[in-house]
Amino acid sequence: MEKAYNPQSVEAAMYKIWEAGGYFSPKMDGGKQSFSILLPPPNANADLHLGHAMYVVEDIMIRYHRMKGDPTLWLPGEDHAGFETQFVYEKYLTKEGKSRFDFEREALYKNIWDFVAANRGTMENQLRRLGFSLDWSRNIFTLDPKIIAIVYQTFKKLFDDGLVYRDARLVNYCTKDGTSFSDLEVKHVERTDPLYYMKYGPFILATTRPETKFGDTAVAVNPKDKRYKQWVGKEITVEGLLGPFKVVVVADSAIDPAFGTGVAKVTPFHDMTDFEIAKRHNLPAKQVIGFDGRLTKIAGPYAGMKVSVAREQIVKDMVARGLMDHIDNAYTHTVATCYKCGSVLEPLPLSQWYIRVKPLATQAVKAVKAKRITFVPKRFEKIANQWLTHFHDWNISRQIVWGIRIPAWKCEDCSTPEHEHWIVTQGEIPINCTKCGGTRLTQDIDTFDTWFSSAQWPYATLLSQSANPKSKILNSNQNENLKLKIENLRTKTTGTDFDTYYPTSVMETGYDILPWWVCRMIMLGLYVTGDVPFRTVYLHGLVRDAKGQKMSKSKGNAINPLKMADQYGADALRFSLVFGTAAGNDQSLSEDKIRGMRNFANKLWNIGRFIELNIAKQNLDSKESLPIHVKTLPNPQQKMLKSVFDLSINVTNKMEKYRYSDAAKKIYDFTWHVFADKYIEQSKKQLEADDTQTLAVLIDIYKTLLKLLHPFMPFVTEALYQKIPGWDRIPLIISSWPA
RNA sequence: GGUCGGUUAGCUCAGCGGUAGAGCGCUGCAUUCACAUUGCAGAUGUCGAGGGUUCAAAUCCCCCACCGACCACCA
Repeated sequence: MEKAYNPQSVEAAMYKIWEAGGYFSPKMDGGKQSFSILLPPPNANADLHLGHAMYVVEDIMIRYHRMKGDPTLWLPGEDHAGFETQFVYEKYLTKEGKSRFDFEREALYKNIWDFVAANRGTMENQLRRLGFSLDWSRNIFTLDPKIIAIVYQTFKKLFDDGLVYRDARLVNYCTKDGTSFSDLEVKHVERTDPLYYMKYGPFILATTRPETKFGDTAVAVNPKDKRYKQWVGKEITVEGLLGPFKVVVVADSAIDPAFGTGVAKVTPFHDMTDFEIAKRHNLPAKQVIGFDGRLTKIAGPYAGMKVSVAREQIVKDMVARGLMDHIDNAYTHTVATCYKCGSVLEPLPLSQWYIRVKPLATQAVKAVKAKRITFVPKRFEKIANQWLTHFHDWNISRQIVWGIRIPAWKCEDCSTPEHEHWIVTQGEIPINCTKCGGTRLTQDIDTFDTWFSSAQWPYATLLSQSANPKSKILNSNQNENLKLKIENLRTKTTGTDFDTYYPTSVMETGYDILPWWVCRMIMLGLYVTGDVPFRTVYLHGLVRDAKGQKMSKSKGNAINPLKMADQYGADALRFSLVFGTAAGNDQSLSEDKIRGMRNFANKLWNIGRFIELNIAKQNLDSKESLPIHVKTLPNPQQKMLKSVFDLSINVTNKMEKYRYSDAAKKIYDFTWHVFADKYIEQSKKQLEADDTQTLAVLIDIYKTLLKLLHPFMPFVTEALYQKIPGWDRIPLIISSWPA
């Protein structure tokens, strides 16, 4: 053995042994409860970052259960990451001097497909590099036809059950990225902007958006506001830049009398509140801002101007015309921006598909309250409940091509502007309209929000492994009032992953995607299968730099997990991520810490080397195991064996309670400061006298420690285990857990 | 405006009802002995402030302060 542990020389070889041996695939054992985790599918197109390295927690759970002999499945997947990936691709196009509008839909889709395909393998190999014992034989892509088929079925079922509807309302639209978003993708940022007090007929009113004035169709005051009582219901004439126009005054409780002058202009198509007011009072609406972010024809001479430019010009002109009363330049408010590109989002009127969340969320809340799902740490149960009770209806339409196209067709024959007739299928192209029999059907050009398919990941992936996924989905009529009974749902089909592994045991991911992903999986999982998608939710925190700052490429403080693995070994990186960190809490990671854990791996290595040297010294067969004669063992050795046993029990308890930091610390401390520093030192005398029993005990303890440590540091422990005398050719990865 | 975290050794953090812990750093000593990616010895904290519950509180409750995160249709 080399004097110092060199991870580079063993890690790749160990992974090859595991993968070639098929140890990542579950070993069935009828008597045992299965254990399963789905890897939160990383973006197929992107490199792994430290956030992904946190999935080491999953590998720890998986390796632990595998060693315990449970049928253990860790299922890998890759995410097409719809908008995220299209965004990256468009950036690439921009560099090439092109834009997405230079391509037909099919060509663009194919280009992105190839773009992603070119990068896919990278991510897989990075997961291997970190030692993740994923069952690659089951690896699945979110755009796999089998997944798409299930996503379609779910959509159809939701539609048939009245839980999906199409509605024209204001959406959060990014005019730069050219798509709408759900409420979750909206990032509210605080800003200081001018608040314009403009003259408005008999009133003065405050607005931040004078450029939308051309779309005003009313003026609103609070019904309790005495100052304006006499105006309610009356029509007023307002002087505008395009000449005088008339609007009505309405009373609506959405208006805060204390804000500005207590009078607000109502612009139904460009403000969420105004849209609601307009609905309540049956007001007309006019679109002043187009989907390109420029003013429409309605704006007369300002048409074609970008919003920001138009605002500046309009303010100038209003001031010149004496239409502006005064301007407050220090008004602080929050603005809705695009989480991705940072542009201000425009509320714009658009027809989209929505999921009626309430009935689904109600079931989810019930399941959580009934403890059918446990949260680690506990506090996230409350947060999940808050989300589930506050979700708005979910806009799942995206105006992009990279994703699963929505299987809905509009009948051009019987649709009217007021009432569109849509035909939803499970993917097959309809021939006739279900209502009028017409044949002029056009498919919706939008794709699903990535999260709509991600939300189905647990049952979609597991059903994909079975012969006939269709049979597993509830029929709509089986599902009245969403009162689901698990017993009725599962048609037992032996040998399918769904039957064996659903519900999965643990969902482990970052707490930052609790609402986006975890909550939605619970809702759709319950809806489609009648059972929760997982029994336990374990959430980890963000990894920050040594000073607690968020890591980012631009700041230059990002630690590259692969680089760290190359430099110090994947084991050292893995151990660093769990050592001294609590579930759900953000952590700081420094290279110093990783170095410290590398030193521990080296310590472990050198204990092995010490044993090897003593085997050689005593001229023993390094293949044969050394029996221990417990009864004749001196007291200190008996005691030591007992304390190792206690350690195993202790560590097992911690593992069962998801206390990985505690477990890691216990083994670390025992191995280094009890076993190496004290016990081995004390044994040296007997070893000098070639006492074989002493050596046998040493080896026995060492073996146990390697086992306990294996889930955390799989590479070095496996390499060492295979060097120990008496190695029975069963690799450590599938050897039995010591307690 | 709402919700949730955090505040413990120089730094980064565990612990969360029973005499203050780890990693890194620091100080001194050792060293051809498995390991300098080492060993031995050591220093360092009224566990953010105040109040309460308890035989006992860093740990539970209340209140305050300061950081941080997330949410939210104040035009």
